[in-house]
Amino acid sequence: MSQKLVLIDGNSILYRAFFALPLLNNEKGVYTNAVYGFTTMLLRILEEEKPTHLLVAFDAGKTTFRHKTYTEYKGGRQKTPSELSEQFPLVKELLESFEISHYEIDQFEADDIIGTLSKSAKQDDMEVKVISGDRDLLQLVDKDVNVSLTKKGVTNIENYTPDFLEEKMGIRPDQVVDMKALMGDSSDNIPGIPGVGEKTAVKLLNQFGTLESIYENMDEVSGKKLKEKLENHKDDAFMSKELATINRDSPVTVKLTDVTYDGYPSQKVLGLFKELGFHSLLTRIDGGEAETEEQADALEDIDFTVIEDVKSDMFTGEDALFVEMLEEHYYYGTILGFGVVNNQGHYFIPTVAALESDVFKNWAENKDKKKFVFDAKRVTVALKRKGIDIKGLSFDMLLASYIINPAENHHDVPSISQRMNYHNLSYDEEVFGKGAKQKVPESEVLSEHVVRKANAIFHLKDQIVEKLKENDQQRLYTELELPLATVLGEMEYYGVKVDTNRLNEMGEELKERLDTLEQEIYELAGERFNINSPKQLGVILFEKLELPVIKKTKTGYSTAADVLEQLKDKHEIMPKILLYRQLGKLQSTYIEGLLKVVDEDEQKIHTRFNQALTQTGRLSSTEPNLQNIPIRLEEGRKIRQAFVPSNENWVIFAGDYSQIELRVLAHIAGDEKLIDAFRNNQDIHTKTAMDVFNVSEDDVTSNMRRQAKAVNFGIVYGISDYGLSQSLGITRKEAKAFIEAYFESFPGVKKYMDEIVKEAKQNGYVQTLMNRRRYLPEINSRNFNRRSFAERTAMNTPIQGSAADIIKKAMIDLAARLEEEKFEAKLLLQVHDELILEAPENEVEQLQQTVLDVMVNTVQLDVPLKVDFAHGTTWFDAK
DNA sequence: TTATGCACGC
DNA sequence: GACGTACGTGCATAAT
Repeated sequence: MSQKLVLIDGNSILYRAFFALPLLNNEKGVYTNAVYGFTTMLLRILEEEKPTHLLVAFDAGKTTFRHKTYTEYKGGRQKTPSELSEQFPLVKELLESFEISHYEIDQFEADDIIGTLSKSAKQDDMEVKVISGDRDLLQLVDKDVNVSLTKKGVTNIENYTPDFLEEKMGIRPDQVVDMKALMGDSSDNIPGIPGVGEKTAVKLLNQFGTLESIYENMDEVSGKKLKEKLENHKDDAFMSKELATINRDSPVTVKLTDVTYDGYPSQKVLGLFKELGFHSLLTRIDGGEAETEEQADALEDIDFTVIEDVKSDMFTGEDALFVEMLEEHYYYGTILGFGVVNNQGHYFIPTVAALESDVFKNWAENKDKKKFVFDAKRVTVALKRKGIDIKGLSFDMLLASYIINPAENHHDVPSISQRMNYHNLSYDEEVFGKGAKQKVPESEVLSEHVVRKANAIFHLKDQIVEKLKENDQQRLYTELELPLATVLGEMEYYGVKVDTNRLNEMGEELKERLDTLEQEIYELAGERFNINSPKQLGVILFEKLELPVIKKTKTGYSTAADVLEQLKDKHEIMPKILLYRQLGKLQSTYIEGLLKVVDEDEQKIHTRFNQALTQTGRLSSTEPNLQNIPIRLEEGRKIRQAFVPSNENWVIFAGDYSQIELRVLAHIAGDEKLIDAFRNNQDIHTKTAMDVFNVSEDDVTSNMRRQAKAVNFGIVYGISDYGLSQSLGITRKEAKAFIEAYFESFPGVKKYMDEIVKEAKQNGYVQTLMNRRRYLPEINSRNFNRRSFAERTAMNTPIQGSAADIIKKAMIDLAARLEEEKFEAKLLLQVHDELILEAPENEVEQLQQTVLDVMVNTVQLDVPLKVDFAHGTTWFDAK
């Protein structure tokens, strides 16, 4: 029987896997992406190659015998990221559970081990397969030794036979080292001959065969320049050849008989996979499938009581409560039931039994009875709808989970529990199904699931609070997010009054104008088409009308506004299309979109603020999004005329922070010039222009101010030089110069930016004023884009996030003051740096005092906070 | 149902 | 010099 030896280049594959896969970590927070990639590759090799002998070779240490030849060997290499180096012990553990040999020798590289063993295997008439990501190994290729290189990712591999290699590279396997001697290799810091690339090297080798032969026949080398280069770097070339040559006689002590392989112990491997969190790989192991299914079903039994008549002694005052709802929209949604768990028992209370019970209501409304819930705001609003004003919400699993890591995008009870290594419940998807198949299960299944969720909250609460303490985020949680949930809940429940007549009126007008435009566009295009389809529009503009193509998307021509803007003068149709787009957006999103969500009875809109979503700590708003109602263009701004007070003689009142992000920046960066500018109440964009362009205040042109404003915008939102160049319509180089001039003008800001990136690289996260965290796993990425993105995020998040913290605190303070001082005024909306309220006309003056006091004094920074006010009979008029 | 392009706000 | 560029939500289209 033929024997087959598979040799795996462990370092190479792990590196490949690490950079190819996103930086996953398992529930214990250990990074496993490289090990995961390695494992998928390994499983595939085992299935496809069925080796009789198997060994994984690793590099030993920092120095190798090659460093004696050339101390700079592999110089200039980035240090291995800690997220990767911590995975080496894991992969060795993995190999041990698979009972696969691994091996390394001091002073030698994995290549040399592989070279040596493949040589002895050949002598024993074995077939050899080498797996690596390193092209150097190709020198080993011959009729008995095939080398498979990873192409993209780790499981996608390409097998090199001598023929394939020749076809692909234009040289024979034994010329691979000569090739490298000529070309060099920047990743190993092998010099080669400067100016000789792949093309020249192949040409020379085809002509002369080997490096030696080139130098023996120098007369025949064509080209004076090339000859010169070869002569000047002869020593380098021969040294490079020596460095690139794999040592096939390394002092390998392991014998082929030591590396025989006849499979792995399934149970052991399965155990490790579970430990590592490789759930998707379980089915690829023999016996894995049955095991996991069994496991999935094997939730521990849970005894619970279905309550028909709520009694007060079932509550202890420290109860976990889970409210299950059918729809996501909890203002209109149906309550499916309540799960209650405390240290006395587990209960399911059917909706009717709870809502008709005074005992339940009394318990809910008693602030001294502590409730541990998931999504306090949802619970608040849903129960308010049923006439219950729940109090004493002392723990919210959703908010806590969001604070611990906002990057996690599954903040539901089962997912959070899984992450905390608590598995005694199913995923909602398993119970309710998904998509069109979604439905409420039979009542026993439902009630058990609801109780299990309450149970998970009850059991994990202390652990989660502990984690918050560990990260010094307890105040952020108890003093900011938790009380804010109540404030936001009241805002959502109260809603915003909408004048639907006004919306309909505007809709009529828009419809007429759109119809006219549509006809005109068809006329000019010479045919009817769907103007709303970027694909069809692209064909008309760039093929039929032959307008110049300025930008392409991955699917075709770009028809984005900035492109159309550039074509505005090229064809009569362009301004019409731009206007059609603008009006079409108003019609579909704002007129029709808003009308769809107005409550018929109240004529109010109840948006929902998502308090656990954004990576920076800002809120978001959905169904509808009331944080992006048009304001920039007059036409769109009129939509705001439809947002009106809910009582007669009331007004819409708005207070917005002026330049809050730049003020926060001045504070955290401690930049003296920026701080002075704000203390002196200077126009910050003019001030920036003065410093960046080095002119006096009187010489700042409106164009300079506009550019300075864009730079400030860039600083606040963390855009790149490319982003700035786009927004100003200048080259990237010019944009870069602007940014540099800015940093020169505000050295404190520059210093902050450098330090925060350094801090992020060290800690792996950045923080806001109130200790909100954002983890940046890609801050040390080798990929330029990913790294740059993480760096900009590091600079930007503390600014945006701190501003978010501040306005959140202001909202809590304001809600308290409005109540204390018995205002009738109500908070309606928050739009990142502004608060929208409605109030009786006669409260306006007093209200302005109070809102000013709260917003300006809610935190003390090294610069003053400034707030602007406006009010009017509609939101439009509050300007 | 899902992905893509586009546009609105801060 | 690569590469694709803040954070969100929602609409329409087109492919699945």
